[in-house]
Amino acid sequence: MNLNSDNNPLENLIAVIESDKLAHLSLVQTMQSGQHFRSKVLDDDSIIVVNQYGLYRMKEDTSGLSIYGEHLFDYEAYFDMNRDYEQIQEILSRKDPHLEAAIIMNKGLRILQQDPFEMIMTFIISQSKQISQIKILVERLSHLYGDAAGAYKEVAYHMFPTPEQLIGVDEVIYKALKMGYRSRYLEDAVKKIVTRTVDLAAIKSMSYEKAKAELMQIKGVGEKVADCVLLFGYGRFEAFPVDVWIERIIGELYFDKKPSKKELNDFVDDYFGAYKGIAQQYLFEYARTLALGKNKPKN
DNA sequence: GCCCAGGCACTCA
DNA sequence: TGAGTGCCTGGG
Repeated sequence: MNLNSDNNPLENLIAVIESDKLAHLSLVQTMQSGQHFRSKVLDDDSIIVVNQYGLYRMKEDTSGLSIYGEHLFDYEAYFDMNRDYEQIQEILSRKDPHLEAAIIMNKGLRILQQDPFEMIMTFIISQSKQISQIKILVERLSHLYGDAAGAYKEVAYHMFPTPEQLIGVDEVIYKALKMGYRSRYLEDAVKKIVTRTVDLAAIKSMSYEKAKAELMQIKGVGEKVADCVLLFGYGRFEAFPVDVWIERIIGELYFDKKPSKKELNDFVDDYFGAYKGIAQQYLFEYARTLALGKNKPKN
């Protein structure tokens, strides 16, 4: 492996997204939201990203967003650039001042289109974990079982492993890797996906309800994880992942009391409509920034 | 030492 | 349908 930065592919400019296209695309806002765990900010503010296509270095400045790497990849698909975020933001902003403020603060936040298998494993791992810990565990799994993706500044990076690469990994091994009680879930996920008990390709053409039920056949995949997979792995904006934070925020902003599960779901369907998924991300980041929902409701 | 973290499975009413 | 509890592990 060539660690000489002069010849390093991550010094090789492969694409520039012009600044006039960046009104609704911020690399930092997108990469640092909780949909993505495989990027690293360097001292010069460029960001190393490992995604389903390979290893890249990206940097945003006044001239635009520059992408460095060995091969060009479909960054338009990855950054969801064919969706009209401006229109979505306009529609959602009109709903209420909270949502409007949330959007102003996160104007460049987009939903990345990532690999479904990676999303399944990552969000199983994420249960009761903080982002920093999720990153460490995902990194560990990739280093041990994924293909080498390259190196930069003497740090090696690896692709997220494929289901086939994880076939022999059982619960005992996952436990040794500190995956805790999620270990049997991870083993079950790989088994069901390799045997097509859960068909990841077929999910693309299923209805939202059917796709969700398909994913929830995997042990350890409940409503929240399934919705994250559908949103970040399949671009399904009907998915609205409800975690403890979102539950508290929605309760705080739109209800006087803690809503029941049904009340919350009915409200979300009705209020955010077809853009539930992205609305969830705006609200989540908004609440995280303002530390809303920090106090647990007393019911 | 204790509590909690961006859930889920399981049990019980 | 909802409330309660255990589960691995690491950090504050």
